[in-house]
Amino acid sequence: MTSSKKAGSEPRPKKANSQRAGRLSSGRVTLSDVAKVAGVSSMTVSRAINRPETVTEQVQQIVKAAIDKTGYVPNLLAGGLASSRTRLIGAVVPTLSHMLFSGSIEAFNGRLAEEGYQVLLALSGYGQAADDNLVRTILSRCPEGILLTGTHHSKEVLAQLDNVNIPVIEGWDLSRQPLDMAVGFSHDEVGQAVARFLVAKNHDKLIVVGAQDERAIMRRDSFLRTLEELGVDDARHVDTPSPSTLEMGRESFAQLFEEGVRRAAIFCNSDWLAHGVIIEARERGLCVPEDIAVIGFGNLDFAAYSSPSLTSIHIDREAIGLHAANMFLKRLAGEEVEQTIVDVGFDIIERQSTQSVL
Amino acid sequence: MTSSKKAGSEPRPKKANSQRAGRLSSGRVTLSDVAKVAGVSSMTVSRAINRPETVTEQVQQIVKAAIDKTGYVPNLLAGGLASSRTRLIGAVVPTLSHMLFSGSIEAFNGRLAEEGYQVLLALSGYGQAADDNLVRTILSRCPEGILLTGTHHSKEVLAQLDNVNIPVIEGWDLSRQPLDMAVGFSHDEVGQAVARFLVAKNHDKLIVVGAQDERAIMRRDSFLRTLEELGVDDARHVDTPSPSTLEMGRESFAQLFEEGVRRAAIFCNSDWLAHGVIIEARERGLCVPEDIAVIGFGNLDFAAYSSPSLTSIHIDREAIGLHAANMFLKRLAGEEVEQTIVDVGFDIIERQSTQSVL
DNA sequence: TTGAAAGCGATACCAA
DNA sequence: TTGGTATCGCTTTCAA
Repeated sequence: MTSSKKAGSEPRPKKANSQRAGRLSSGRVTLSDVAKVAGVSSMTVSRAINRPETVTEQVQQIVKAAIDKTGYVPNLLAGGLASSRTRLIGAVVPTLSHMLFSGSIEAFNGRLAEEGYQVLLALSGYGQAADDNLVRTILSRCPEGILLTGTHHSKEVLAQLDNVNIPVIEGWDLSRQPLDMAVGFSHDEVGQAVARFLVAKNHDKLIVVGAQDERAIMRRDSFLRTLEELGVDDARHVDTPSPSTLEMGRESFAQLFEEGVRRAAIFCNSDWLAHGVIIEARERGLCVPEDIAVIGFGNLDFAAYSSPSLTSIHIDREAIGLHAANMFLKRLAGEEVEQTIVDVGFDIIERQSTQSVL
Repeated sequence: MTSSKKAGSEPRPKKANSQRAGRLSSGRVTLSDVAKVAGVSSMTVSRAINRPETVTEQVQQIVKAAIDKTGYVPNLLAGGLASSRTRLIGAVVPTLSHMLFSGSIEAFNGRLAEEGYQVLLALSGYGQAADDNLVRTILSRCPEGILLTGTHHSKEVLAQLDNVNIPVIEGWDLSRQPLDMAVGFSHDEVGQAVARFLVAKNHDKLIVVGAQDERAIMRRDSFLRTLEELGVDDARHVDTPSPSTLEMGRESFAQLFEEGVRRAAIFCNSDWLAHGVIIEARERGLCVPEDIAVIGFGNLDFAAYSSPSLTSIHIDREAIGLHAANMFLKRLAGEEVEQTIVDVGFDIIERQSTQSVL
């Protein structure tokens, strides 16, 4: 006990062993433990840690020594509670199994970590039902900002976000006016671009294959709509279950084949599906891309090498994470974010080679 | 206002503006706001939320209504601070860009989420220098458990872990006696198994290609050691920079080719490298697997389809995440964990087909 | 079953 | 520059 307060002359001040009354403290070394060792007040230790320039050089040394000696690890729960600066940023993504997300998140995390922030992740797994709870759960940790996937949110989520009043970024999707800030690309534009691309190539029959997730549907619909506008009226689509797998691609093409499809250009809403389609088409004795032209979507970079006959849509996933991080950082530093909507665009990468190298 | 409780006849309780004295509170709805609306004490609200069975049915209803009305989101910083139950589990992994990790983490997160826990991730990016700080940063959030990658930790990390006294799981690696619990597989055994496998196939020349990360090195060394034991003394290795890419695989084989290699069995310490080697070998006019046999490592499932001539090592990554989660849950529930070291093993998957389907 | 009081470990604010 | 004090929002403890 610090003897600084000998208040009261009673041999046993009744609150002397105040510890007993409460619970056992967690046992961890606390700020005041360090303070005791250093022989200063806990406020001074706090300052020495957070704003070293506000204390004497000498105090810095003493405190540093005390910290090393005690093995002190700050308790950010307490710090965050007291200061409302949690240095935590929440992020909700469907999955980590797609490079599009894991790549962005990794860049996002990296940039934020440089500035002392941590990312708290929640995986929504494509079902939008659970989204409300995920956001709730994230918000209950008092993040200073939150990154969401997509631009479609339930009323509950909107209300919750409104309540906490922190910066929000909607990522990977630019299809609607954002709540606050956004970084991504337009799925509509992807659909349009692919439609134009394929029409320009004079393909006979156009088909889109894809899963039922929100953004895949946007691409599909925009694709079909654009085709109609371009005068193609026999385009069709095949819907597959989520998540998209190579196996699903095979099945989809098998089905098309059974239905008599022998020549077509197929827009696959995921690279996995695309590979499945290619494999199945070849197994059925068709030539890719001569008979069946395939265009994929995503960032399965390996695709570029393994299947030169696949044209694919490439997204700069790192840019998404980096932009998002920087937008948060600017905002949290109190600066104006000059560009609140960042379109990272996409590229249609066409392989020239008609031969698989594998 | 629900008029259900007109309790108290005072028109204006005198402590109405008690707020003024302190700082501005965060503005968020708090437990006592809900309590006021519900006309009960905040303790009762707390109970209604955390242990509904301890309050009247009627109180439950009233509180629930008040929560909905106010849009209350609990503050887990405060809750965690008060109770030491943060419902947070930390995890340190090198990257999310490898399915081995992202797959495990996804399963880990999923299982823990079911039980109301959240995962706080830290990415170490293969450099072990930063590890100390990552662990510190995680621990500063007071997680109830922590999942680490590998079994090699700095003195500082060990000291920190020792201080906090929470369950620790070392994942993806079983090479040493764990600090506490472990789940993964033995990289040593992988190296041995591959060595035996290739020797049994009577390959002329054996080469291992791989990056310099800790576990890749373990596999490499164990591979070479085992070969020696089996009497193969002209095995060699090529080291590549991290992270392993397909491009690195190509370069590695190009180098080997320049050096005159025309027939060999190559153990690639990552599937990406393996694919690069295969591609380069074919570009150079060699046959895979007749001239150059390749065996990979990892979970690039796509490999199975795209390159039937690749034999690969498969890890059940989901099992790792699931086991880890369940071990934590058991432990946190106060139960005994009967098996503190879980070996999920690995499979050597050999492709029969000698023909690429692509 | 419910409520009042005392922390949890840190920071903001104001005095010294 | 340093220290004391009052919170931050919640839960534990204990009494009613």
